[in-house]
Amino acid sequence: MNNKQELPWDNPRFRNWIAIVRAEKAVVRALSKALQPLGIKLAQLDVLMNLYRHPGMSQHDLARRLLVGRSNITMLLPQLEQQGLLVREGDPRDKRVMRLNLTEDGIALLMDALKIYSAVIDRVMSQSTPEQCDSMGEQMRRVAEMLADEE
Amino acid sequence: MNNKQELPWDNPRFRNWIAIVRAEKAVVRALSKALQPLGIKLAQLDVLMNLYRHPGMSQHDLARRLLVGRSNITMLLPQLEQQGLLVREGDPRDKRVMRLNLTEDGIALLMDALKIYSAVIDRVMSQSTPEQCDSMGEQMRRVAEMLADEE
DNA sequence: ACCATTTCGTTCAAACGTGAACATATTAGT
DNA sequence: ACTAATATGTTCACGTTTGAACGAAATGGT
Repeated sequence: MNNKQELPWDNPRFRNWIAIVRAEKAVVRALSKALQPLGIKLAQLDVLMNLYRHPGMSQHDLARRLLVGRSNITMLLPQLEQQGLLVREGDPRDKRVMRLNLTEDGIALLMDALKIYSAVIDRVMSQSTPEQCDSMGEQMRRVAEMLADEE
Repeated sequence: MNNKQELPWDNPRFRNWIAIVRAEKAVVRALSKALQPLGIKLAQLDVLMNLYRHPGMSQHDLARRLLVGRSNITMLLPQLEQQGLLVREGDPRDKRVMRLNLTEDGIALLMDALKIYSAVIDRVMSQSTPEQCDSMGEQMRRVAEMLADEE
């Protein structure tokens, strides 16, 4: 009886995916630790990053971009707002949506955090050539796009 | 005044890393959804996978391998044990450690789950050539190893 | 103009992971 | 042999994320 036929570990794609998950988890841990001195969490930094690149975003769009639930955003924002890192103001054209924008303090903290973030990434990716790294990024962008398309 | 000097988004490694995080999140969501019919969660499947490859593992080693806290394992195992997917028995040589082993049912469920898992991965990675995929896997293994070494 | 449907944000209970404190067992130093 | 230090697993309180149910606002069909 042979129940080991075609084990997933024989599948290169499977093995490589496992490696991605493990590395991602490890790097996230390293990032969290590195950001601790700034008193900001990764989830919060994700918000700041996206608001910096897309000012005036609604909470709904932010949730979609971060791949989290809308309620998560609702629970996340008050902390950041009370720290004076962003402002929430209702859209006059559509009274349901809240427009989000970073404050000066928010941008300043974001920049400090990104320096640390970027330094960690540079370090952990230092073993890869720019070409290898770009190829990986391209593949991952394709994957994300594929899954985003099918909702 | 130029506060945009050397924005992290100009750093290819940074941009590519963001892509990895986003793709990983999306794939994890797709996997969770695909595994729902089997009634097994990703965290539980991680346990089964590791026990299959390393029978007789202790809870401590399992936690280290999964990059989670020991308490997490303690809370995770009773569900799996009550479902008859694994057995926990004390090590006679060291009465502190619990040896973990899959049951027949556990292996059977694992195999079913891995078929689904592997199929999802095959699908999302279908746009990459085997060489690209392997290169990515290699890079990620190096990253994980680097971070594991420095504890 | 009106009603049904959809969208946006909020609330709440539940699930999940974490880290500190703890009990028990082992190991090391002397 | 004895004490101190370390290792394993458990418990508990806490913070985070989720999904369902909800109210308010906008949209669409008739």
